Amino acid sequence: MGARDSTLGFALLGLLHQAQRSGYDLRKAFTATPLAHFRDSPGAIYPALRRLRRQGFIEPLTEERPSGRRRQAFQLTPAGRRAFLAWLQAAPTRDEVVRDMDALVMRLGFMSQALPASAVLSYVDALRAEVEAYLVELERFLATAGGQMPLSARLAFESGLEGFRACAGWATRARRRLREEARKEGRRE
Amino acid sequence: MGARDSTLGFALLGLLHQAQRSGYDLRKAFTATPLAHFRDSPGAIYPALRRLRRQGFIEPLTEERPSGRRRQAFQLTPAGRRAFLAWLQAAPTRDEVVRDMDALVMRLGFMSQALPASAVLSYVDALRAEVEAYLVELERFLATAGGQMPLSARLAFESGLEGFRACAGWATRARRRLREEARKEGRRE
DNA sequence: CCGTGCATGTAATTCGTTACATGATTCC
DNA sequence: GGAATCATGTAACGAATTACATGCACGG
Repeated sequence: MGARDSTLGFALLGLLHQAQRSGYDLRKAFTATPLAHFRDSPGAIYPALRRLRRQGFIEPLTEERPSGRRRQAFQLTPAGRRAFLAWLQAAPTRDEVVRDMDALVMRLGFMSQALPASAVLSYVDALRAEVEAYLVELERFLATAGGQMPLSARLAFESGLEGFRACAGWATRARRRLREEARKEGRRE
Repeated sequence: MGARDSTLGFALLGLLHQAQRSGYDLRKAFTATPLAHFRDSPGAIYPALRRLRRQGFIEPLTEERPSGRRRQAFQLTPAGRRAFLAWLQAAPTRDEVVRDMDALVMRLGFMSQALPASAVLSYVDALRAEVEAYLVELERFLATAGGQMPLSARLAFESGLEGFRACAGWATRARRRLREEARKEGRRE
């Protein structure tokens, strides 16, 4: 349990890792950032919070608010922090590269708030390796089957290819920046 | 009704538009092509086929198979063909660009099998326009909020940016090829 | 006659979406 | 006192996933 949480669940853990927040705060956070394409619907967030609470990953923060307005804030429990860290540290798999790249990118997004640059670096590296391996497979497919594909199908396929190529290029550049950052961090300690 | 079909439903319509197929055939089609990242699970496909049938978009093809093996093939009804074409011809929206690019690409993939290159061209053009508009928004966000973002968050954001940039570049190249193809088609008639 | 592949499905569970419901509070 | 916004939820529904269930047929 915990490993099979929904992406939304981990996104909530990530945000609550930064600071205690209420359901309403979390909704606003999703609306404000263009990155995570979650709906800010209460019908998703409140049930997800209840699930996390049932799993023992978050706990309500009994707040005394002298001035009226009802508000239920949550914070991570130690178990929640552990689950979040385990999720962050999991190596990206081929399967995730193929059908859940968004979640991989989101994971990266939360990473420096909890792990050192060296860990981020190895994550990006692993991601790049998986992407490049998949690229090889895609290119092989195009070489064998590309000839018979109708034009728009080939274009669609190529758009996917280009996306993964861009990802590989980005990862290479990101790696350089992270290596530098990791060096700085190393010196600081 | 029909507009709110799941992506899987349209994928099935697209495959059945090419030829009559059974559920098993459709599953194999998903396993064989790396593009569409659908699971080939029977638990998704058979219920989806039933839904399409209930909507009147497909109909079973009573096949007399002299040699034993049970097999239920389906073909599109006129209503199904209409729904498929309507889906293909819908202009890509901002919302789809943000949170359902995969479906947009899949739509393109099916396009030449049913529409002339000129229609594909205007679709790709509309897609490019939406993507570029969204890029502007993303760049503005990075310019204002990028400074305070932790490193990995900025990297994650940039990976998204690069993906959309790659898409815009791809669309520009695709457009050239489609224009040429449309000219050829125009001459042929 | 036994395993592999063909071929179709169901059940339990989980999750997200839309739409609706509710009420308090702050600002004008 | 009325509108906007804070703030939390529920209900109905659609859809996907995993895992299970079933049975035939063909090759060796």
